[in-house]
Amino acid sequence: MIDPQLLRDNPDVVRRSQEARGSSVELVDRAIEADAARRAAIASFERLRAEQKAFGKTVSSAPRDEKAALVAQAQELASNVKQAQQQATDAEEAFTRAITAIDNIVLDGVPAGGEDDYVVLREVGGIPEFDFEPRDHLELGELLGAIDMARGAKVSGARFHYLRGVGAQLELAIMNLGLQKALAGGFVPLITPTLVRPEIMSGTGFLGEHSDEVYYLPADDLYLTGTSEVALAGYHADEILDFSCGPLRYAGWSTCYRREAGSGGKDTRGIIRVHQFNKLEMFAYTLPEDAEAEHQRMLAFQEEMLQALGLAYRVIDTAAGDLGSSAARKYDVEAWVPTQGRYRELTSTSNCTTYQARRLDIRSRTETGKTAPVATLNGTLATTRWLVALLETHQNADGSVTVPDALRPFLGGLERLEPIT
RNA sequence: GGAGACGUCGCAUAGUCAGGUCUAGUGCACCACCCUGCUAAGGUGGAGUCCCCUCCGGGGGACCGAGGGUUCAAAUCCCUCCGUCUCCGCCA
Repeated sequence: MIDPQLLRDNPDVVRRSQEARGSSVELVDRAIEADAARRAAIASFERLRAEQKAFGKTVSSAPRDEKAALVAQAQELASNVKQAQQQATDAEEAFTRAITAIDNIVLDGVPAGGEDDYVVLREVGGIPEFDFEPRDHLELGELLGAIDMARGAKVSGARFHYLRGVGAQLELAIMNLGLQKALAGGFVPLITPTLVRPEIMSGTGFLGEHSDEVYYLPADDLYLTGTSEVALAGYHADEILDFSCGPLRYAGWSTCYRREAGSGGKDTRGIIRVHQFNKLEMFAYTLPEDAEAEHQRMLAFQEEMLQALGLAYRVIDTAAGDLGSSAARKYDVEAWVPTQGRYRELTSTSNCTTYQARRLDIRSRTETGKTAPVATLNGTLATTRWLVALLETHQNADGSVTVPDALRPFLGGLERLEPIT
């Protein structure tokens, strides 16, 4: 949710942001109207309520013979109050609907435009070249006995898979490397629930336009999360945070579930786009003024991880139209996937400024002792998808895969993954 | 799954049976000041969150786990839900 004060004082900023995203500008005016209506309704309810309270005192202290008459009078007042209260509640709800429909205010410097209008900030690492025909990650995975799509489909359907043998080990190794880096960076590890209540799901903004991406369990009214960001943001919901020891940083590990409803026939081969995968996610709560620095810090951790794994990558600054509704700016790190001849997203880090925190009612104390919404940020540190770039980049002609130095300690010193016979 | 107890403005508690000076009391912790030859004890005052209005002095409203209901009036009575605890049953 954006700052209602900003909507009132500086609606043009909100309009410009909506425009940059290609979102509805008209929503802004609708929200402003709803705000005015809400305030008027609240004022008239409170006036009547004050009157009723004063009158109630007269009734309770009145002599017995006058009481009946006073009560009759109070009855009429009560019905007016009830009506006014209903109007205030309705107006409040209408305003909340209107303002939550507005996306977060895009930060200055974010490229305008849609999905293809990103700006490449840098390309790092040499694109790998092979003197043989490289195999794709699934072929390698099958040779190594690491990935089993067929049995995944047999048991659970399309877009499900098994990681087995060195595949399973490799994923755990990547996660552990990420965790090690996160710990060094002051992140508290957190293994999170993956089933959450509706209010947490909507509070984090995942029940908006893309709600058909989300698995839902009607019998229990719970949602399966597509990222631990949901549980990490909900962790401090309704709390007033203490930043006297700096930002609060968490590294959340969880299995993630996505319906991939809109992805049609995209990435149907292998484990690039699957219904279930694992992810280590960074999450930070900071003061609003520290958010941009924290965002850069997260990006640096992500780049450090890709470098440690010897992957070629580029960093892009996502265009306004491609931002999630909560994000004010988003950087993606994309790794080179040899058999596709292009970069594919491995990580994403979003600065949600105070948008998410306002919805979830997460605040901190300012110097004057008042409360104010905090900023929240999230960023990927490792996922199952990384296996794709890792296997393809470090493959050898015989189908074996060289393990990057940084991962060896997590694989018992293993230097090479060998095809199984 | 069954039975029961409970949820009060940081923490701990009173208030709920018998609805109305509850404008929610008290203790601890906290802040300011006073007193005191110690960082102790004591005294006075302050202090929650959210929202609305404001001539920026202040004024008003909401919040007793959440949401409804009854009533002129609800922390208090009724219903639903959530959570915690105890006992029983069942089970990885």
